Amino acid sequence: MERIVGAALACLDEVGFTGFSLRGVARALGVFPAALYWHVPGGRDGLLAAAAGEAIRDILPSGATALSWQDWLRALFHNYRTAVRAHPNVAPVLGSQLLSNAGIDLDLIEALLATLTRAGFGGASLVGAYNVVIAAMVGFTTLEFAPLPADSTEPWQETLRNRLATVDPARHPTLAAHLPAMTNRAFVVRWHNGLDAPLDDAFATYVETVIGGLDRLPRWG
Amino acid sequence: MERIVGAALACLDEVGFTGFSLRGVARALGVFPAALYWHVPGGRDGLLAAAAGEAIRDILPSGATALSWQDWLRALFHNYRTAVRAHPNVAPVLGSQLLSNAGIDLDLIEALLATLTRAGFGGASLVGAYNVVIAAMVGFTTLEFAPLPADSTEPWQETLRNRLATVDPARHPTLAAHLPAMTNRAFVVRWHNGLDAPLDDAFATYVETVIGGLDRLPRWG
DNA sequence: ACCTGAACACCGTTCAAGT
DNA sequence: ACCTGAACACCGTTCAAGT
Repeated sequence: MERIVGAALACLDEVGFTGFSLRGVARALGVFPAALYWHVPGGRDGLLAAAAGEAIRDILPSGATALSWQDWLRALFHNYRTAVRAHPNVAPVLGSQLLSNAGIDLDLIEALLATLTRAGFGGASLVGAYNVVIAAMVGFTTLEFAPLPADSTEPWQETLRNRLATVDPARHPTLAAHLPAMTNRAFVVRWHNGLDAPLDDAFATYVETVIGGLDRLPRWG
Repeated sequence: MERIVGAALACLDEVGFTGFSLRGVARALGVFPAALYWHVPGGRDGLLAAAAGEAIRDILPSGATALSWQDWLRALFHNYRTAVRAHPNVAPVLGSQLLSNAGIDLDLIEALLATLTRAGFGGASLVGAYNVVIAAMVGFTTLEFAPLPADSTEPWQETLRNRLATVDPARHPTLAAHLPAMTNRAFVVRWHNGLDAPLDDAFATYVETVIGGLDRLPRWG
């Protein structure tokens, strides 16, 4: 059963989210597709969730109370992104399948809540801060590693390229001015994903924004 | 061709992201599957991206310069979430398909960049702030409306329920204390998605966190 | 230009049957 | 308990052929 999840993660790495199939995993294990149903609850969705959970175990920052709450959050964000980058095709699973929730570690939740309590949050403000951190942690990376359509080197890339090359400086002056700095370095105006064009600087800014914003938030409870 | 995108969005609303099929759209239009390839570039992925783009047109806040940059961003976040909630199944498409980028309006990008410039950002700091806003805007809602496995009323709900009911207060004291307030009101510890259990308060906190964090960010350029 | 009709190589899931 | 083997109702995409 652990072997199945490992094979599923390997398949996901190889063929991507769209290409992933329960039959493919069975093939990789040299077994009949129906055999997997005996071990894995939830069929295809369950298997994907398990593989995604496997990819992000061990993202809990170590040396808990030695760090300020800000540094602890920085470590958490960093660990999450590093884990996803090692298996980028889990990004769509973690971001857009509610079931993948079931795979997240209770120890991680406890540590996050404890850290936010240490930061002064309590009661409803603690729940609010918790949701902010989870959404922020998962959100950026999901977008950054969003998969391209299966067959790359596709005409849509050329279409986007042309649309950006012919931006009208009269109608879109700010965009036109910053497009050279943004192309494939910013969301929307890119045709590479985080594997070929990592958004390291943007991620760093994002993390500081969220932590700074949390610091400013009213606390009560 | 506009009729095709409309039918695709209607199909998506009805059968969900997993259930969505090009053949289903063709069926709804009373046409053979292959006929769609004549009108829609990019096959299934292209059609999904077009449907998602259709769902989020008109999220541009009106009365641009009458609003402070903070209020403009509040309006943008709010409009985006409202648009997605009207067609919740586009959430996974917008969040985890790079191609859906191609559908986003250049006018929106221009307005966002102009607003951030108004806030004092320039050069690399402008690109950073831009990426923060896009990731934050898309991220939360993608998670909030992440779809459940096709067949609901499933055993995984019971599994999660039990795992949370048997949380050990010795090992997870903070979680145990706040679980009643968090269940189905916070990420990870929920088995409903944003349709049945909207995270309104969490979203409001999230928006204020991001705006407050941006306000604190160094500006240059 | 636009659609049909058929074909190809796949899917997830169920279920009786084997061992 | 665990897996096979076959079956069912689907997929996306391609391509010649029609009009």
